[in-house]
Formats: sequence, structure tokens, C-alpha cells
Amino acid sequence: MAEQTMNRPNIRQIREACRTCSLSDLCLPVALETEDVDALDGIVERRKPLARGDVLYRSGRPFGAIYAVRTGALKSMTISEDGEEQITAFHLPGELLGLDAISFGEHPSTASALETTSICEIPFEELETLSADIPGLNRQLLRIMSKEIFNEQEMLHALARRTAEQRLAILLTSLSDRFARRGLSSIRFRLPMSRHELSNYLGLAPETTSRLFRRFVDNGWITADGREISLIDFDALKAVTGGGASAMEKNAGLTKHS
Amino acid sequence: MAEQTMNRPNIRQIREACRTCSLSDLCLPVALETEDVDALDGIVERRKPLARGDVLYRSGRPFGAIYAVRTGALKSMTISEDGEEQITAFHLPGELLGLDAISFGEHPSTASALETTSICEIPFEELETLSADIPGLNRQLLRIMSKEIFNEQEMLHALARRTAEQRLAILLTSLSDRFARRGLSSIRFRLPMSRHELSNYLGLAPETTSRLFRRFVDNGWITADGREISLIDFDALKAVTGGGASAMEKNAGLTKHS
DNA sequence: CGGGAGCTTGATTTGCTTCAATTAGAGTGG
DNA sequence: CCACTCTAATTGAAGCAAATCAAGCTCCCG
Repeated sequence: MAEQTMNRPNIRQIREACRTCSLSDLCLPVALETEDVDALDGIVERRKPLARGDVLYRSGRPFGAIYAVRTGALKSMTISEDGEEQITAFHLPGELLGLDAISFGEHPSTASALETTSICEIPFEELETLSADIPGLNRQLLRIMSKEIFNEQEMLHALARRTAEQRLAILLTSLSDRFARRGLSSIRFRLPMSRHELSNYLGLAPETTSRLFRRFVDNGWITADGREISLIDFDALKAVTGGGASAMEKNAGLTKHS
Repeated sequence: MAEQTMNRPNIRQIREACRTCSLSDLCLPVALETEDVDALDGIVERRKPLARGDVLYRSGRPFGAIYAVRTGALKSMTISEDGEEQITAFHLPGELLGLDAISFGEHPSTASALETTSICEIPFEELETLSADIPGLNRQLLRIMSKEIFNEQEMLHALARRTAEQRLAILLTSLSDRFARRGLSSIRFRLPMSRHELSNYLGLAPETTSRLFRRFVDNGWITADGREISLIDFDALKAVTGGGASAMEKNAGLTKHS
């Protein structure tokens, strides 16, 4: 399937079309015809950028669209009845969010921007209509959701069973791979989230996260200046993750197909 | 959508058809026509029962079908390179498994029977073909996967952030609701998994799980005779879960539609 | 030059794991 | 049918990792 892709004469145009709207997840790994991509592109709405803290959609609101991150970053979170927010995911450029709303008709989580963020809106109604005509698109939607399930499972056990040190190493290497996937530097990047948000996501106390950053720096694995991170010894980081967990390998795996 | 379902004259037949093949997840919550259900039913293969420990599919094997549990129970697990098995999910009657394989073309996890188990095989190729003709089915497949994503997210944070006590309470109430969904008793049931497997899934030491069962019994919340569990005080259990987490509420939510 | 939030650092406590036995159960063969 | 064996489950004691409690620090913004 991926092999077929390579033989198509217009694959470069397709990729370009995808890239402009950050729909790489939806388009790149499959062999969509150029006209199909155009059709997909046609239903995508570019929304005005979100400022830090702006809410893209709120938990409980009716579901009408999924979203692709163009630039910036967002967090997904649920808010328990005692008002405590629980971050369930970070969304980087090129990634999709809102998929978890498909089954309920309303968003089970709230998404807000971590920094100035531009996104594309993909109305689900129209995407579904389009899917009926384009078998490849339908399949790709399923693929993405399946991948999502798997990544969640990986992360689930990454967080459930691993030590704090392993959790942070997993997060850093995961971010690295996800940035790399979008063509950004995999060894030097700026964390879009605060230490507090990062700790919340990892299920750790902020103090623990802070101590870990110190330890990683002392070990010579990374340098950290606020949110600016450099991975000095990626292999060392990778080694402490515990091997088994790597939601990122799967991202890399899909990228290779394109 | 769910409302439309109620008005169809043949909804009862549809449900019956679904129930016979344990495809409730796939059929019940949506308004599929009788002939559609028949078509779906036609592609489903009933495989011979699995004995305890039998492997349904192994990690790395090519993906060809998803499966529905008719009776019994299975576990999904990944095996890290050091040979340690990590249980990622339990699958009860009426539930689907194998969804996580759709994106990669091969199974990322291994599924094996916890007890004598009968399952239905749903060849994915044919399901996809069928989906093209039946919009409702396609949507439902997406719904299920979306729900799966959400449940995973819920569980992820249930396990990552909660105490051992909360984790076990969440598991017990979740199982209770899932059994109830299949029309089985929600207050008295037999655990399909060993303490060891249960602990593995929850990310706890078996000793901790054992101590927790004791504590729950001492508190008068449950009675436990080996794998036979009775929930004496469901509300107390529910209370200690921490409120926010409830992958099961969502299961119940879908049931209500039917 | 304050003021405040985010981050870091130190001291103490708690909860879970680990280590070490013991007990209970399930299956087996005499 | 009962002793025997092996594995699963339980229980106790000790150790450790991370949370919590409590200050300081630093940077940003007024």
C-alpha cells in the first residue's frame, strides 16, 4: 500500500497540499488521488489563531468537527467535579485532535492552546460524506484512530508502571520524535507546556519533575534553560525509558511510509 | 439518532440478530436496517472455542480481522523485550478486540483467553467493503474506536494518578458496569482473571492487591471468595474511585441508547 | 522597585514495593 | 480417597521512591 504510493507521479503535489493545511496525519501515509486531496482541502476551514489559554472546544459541547494543529500546541484535559484539571494529551503541529468526541456526539474533553496556535477545522459531517466517496480516506481515518488507541495504550502503561525518571524520559523522547516528524529539530526544542502542566500530564508532583530535570542535566543527558531543551544524549534517555514503551516509534513508523 | 432507532418497527429483530453473535457494540447503538445486520451477520465467522491460555492472535502477526467476545474473557498484552508481559486490557462478552491493529496492518498486542472462551471473527476486509454500502456501520465503527480512545484515556489517568485503593475500586465498579451491560449481575460476579493478572493490569504488586481486597472486605464494601466477588456497598466503592474516572459510565451511556 | 507566579531546593511523611515466609487450593498419582 | 506437590494467594516486616510540607529563588510584568 505504501509502496503503491511511491509509484504515483503526483505524490509530491499531494504531500504539498497536505502540508499546507497540516493534514499530514490524514493524507500523507495513504495513496489519495490529487483530486481527493483537493476535495478534502476544500472542506477544511482555517480558523483564526488562538492565543495562549484560548479554548478550542469545551467538554460537553456538541461535536461538529475534528481539528488539525498547524502551528503552536494545545492540551486536552478533563476537569473532575472537584475542579481539578487533568491533562490527557498534548497536541503538536500536524496532529489531529477531537477524535475522542466522535462516539458521543459531544466533546468529552476540553482543548485549550498552550501558546499562540493556528488550527484547521475539519467538519465531521462533510468528512464523513467525503469518506463514502474516497475509500482511502475512510481507511485512513480508521488508521489514525487505531493508532491513537495504541498510543494511548502505550502511554497508559508507560505512566502506570514506570518510575518518575522513566516517565520524563519517555515524554522527552516522544516529543523529540514528534517534532522530528514535522521536520523540526529532534535534539533542540522548546517545550510548549509549563512544568506544572507537564507534571500534571505525567502524574507527578511538580517538585518531582523539577528534581528530575536537575538529575537529567547533572547526568549530562540534556540541557534545560527554562522551556528550552537540548537532548545531549538521546540514547541515554532512550535507555532509561525501559525499552518497552515508545508511543513515538509508532509515529516514526507511519512517517517512514511517506 | 438514537431516537430514530426507537421508532423502527424491526429494531427488536435487529437487536436479536446482534445479540446472537455478540456484536452488540457494532449493531445495537445505531439504526441499522435488518438487511444490513443480516449482511454483517453473513461475514461473521464463529470460531471454535478457545481454552484457557489459548492465543487468539499474537503480537506481530498480520491483521486480518477484529473479534467479538461471545462468552468467556480474554486479555490483551504486550511483551517487552525482557520477556515481561504487560496486560493492556481485559475483554468481556459483547466487547470487541483487535481494533488496535487496524493502523499498522499487524497486531501490536497479543490476545489470549483467560478461560474457556468463544469468539466471533469479523474479517476486516469484508467489514470495510460492507461499510462502504452501509453508512451507519461505518459511523458505528468510528464511534467504537472513538469510545475506545476515550476509555483508554480515562483508564490512563485512572492508573497514573490514583492510589492503589482507587485503582482497584475503579476496576471493580468498571467490571460491574460492563457485566451489567451484558445483562449479567452487576453485584455478584466471578473475576475472569487471577490476582496476578489483575495486579499486572493495575500496575500494582500482587501483595498490594491482596491487602486491598482484605481492606475492602474489612470495610464491608465487598465479599471475596477467591474469584467470586460480591459488591455489598457499590456506592462506597464508587466514592473512593475519586469521582472523575469512570470508563464504565461511558459504556453505560451507550447502552442507554439501545 | 516591588509583586507575583513559576520554578527550584530541602526535610519529612506516606504508600507501595520488595523480601521473606506461611497458608490455601488445585491437580496428580498412589 | 487421601497424601503429595506445585502454584496462587495471603500476611508480615523492612526499604525506598515520590508526595507533601515548607521555604527560597528567579524571572517577568507592572
